[in-house]
Amino acid sequence: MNVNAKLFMALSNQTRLNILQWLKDPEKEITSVSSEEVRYMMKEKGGICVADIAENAGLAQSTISKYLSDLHNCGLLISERHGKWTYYRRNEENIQELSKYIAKEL
Amino acid sequence: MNVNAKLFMALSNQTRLNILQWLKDPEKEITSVSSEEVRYMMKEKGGICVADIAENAGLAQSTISKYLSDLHNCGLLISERHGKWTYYRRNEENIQELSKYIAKEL
DNA sequence: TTGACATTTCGATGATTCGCGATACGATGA
DNA sequence: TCATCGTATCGCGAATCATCGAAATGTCAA
Repeated sequence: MNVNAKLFMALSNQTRLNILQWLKDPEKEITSVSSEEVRYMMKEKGGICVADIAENAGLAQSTISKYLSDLHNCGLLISERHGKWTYYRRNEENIQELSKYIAKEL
Repeated sequence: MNVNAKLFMALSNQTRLNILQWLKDPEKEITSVSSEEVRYMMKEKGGICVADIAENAGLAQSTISKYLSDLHNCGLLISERHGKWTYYRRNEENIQELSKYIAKEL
């Protein structure tokens, strides 16, 4: 992962921070769909889809699509497309790498 | 330290990231004054003064003063005033705290 | 091929940030 | 007290970001 100003920019918005938080425990935090559905998406599709995250955030779907794309571009999220849907989940490896970078290189 | 969007905003600018880097090894990185002077400032004054960092950055004094204030306000730098001068150094404790926050809470 | 649907991209507008020069503040020394 | 010097703050125009709705793209199913 490339740790740079752009990455920190992605983290400098409360909604994008919220998204990262929600995806830590989506079954609990994504309340716009049932936890069964959330569990299914996470296990079978590898993440939560854009519309559900947008619903949770209360912002326009196009805004959230952009945010998710930003978080994906800087390596903080992994995206997986299944048919019409794009599912996003955390990139735990890169988050740990970021932590180590800050401890040693920042 | 309070880890929030404002903190990441402070890190989302290349010059501010550079400043943090320079203050890791100022004797080597602050080239606008002699290394003797840098050593003296670090040891006796507890940091590097605004003008020298501005010189190093090649940006206006007012710009760098603001950047240093931002980095100080979010806990990444410590400032110490001696007479007319304000000296800034890294807040290593908070930087490690930030690293741990990212590893566990982000 | 067409229709429907999820997502992405585009264009617009208001808000925020960047970086500057000018100015105000605070400390020193004559 | 006053002049000077380092720093902090203010106000500005330019650039970037936030957010929306509309339009374009991609995918499935009929």
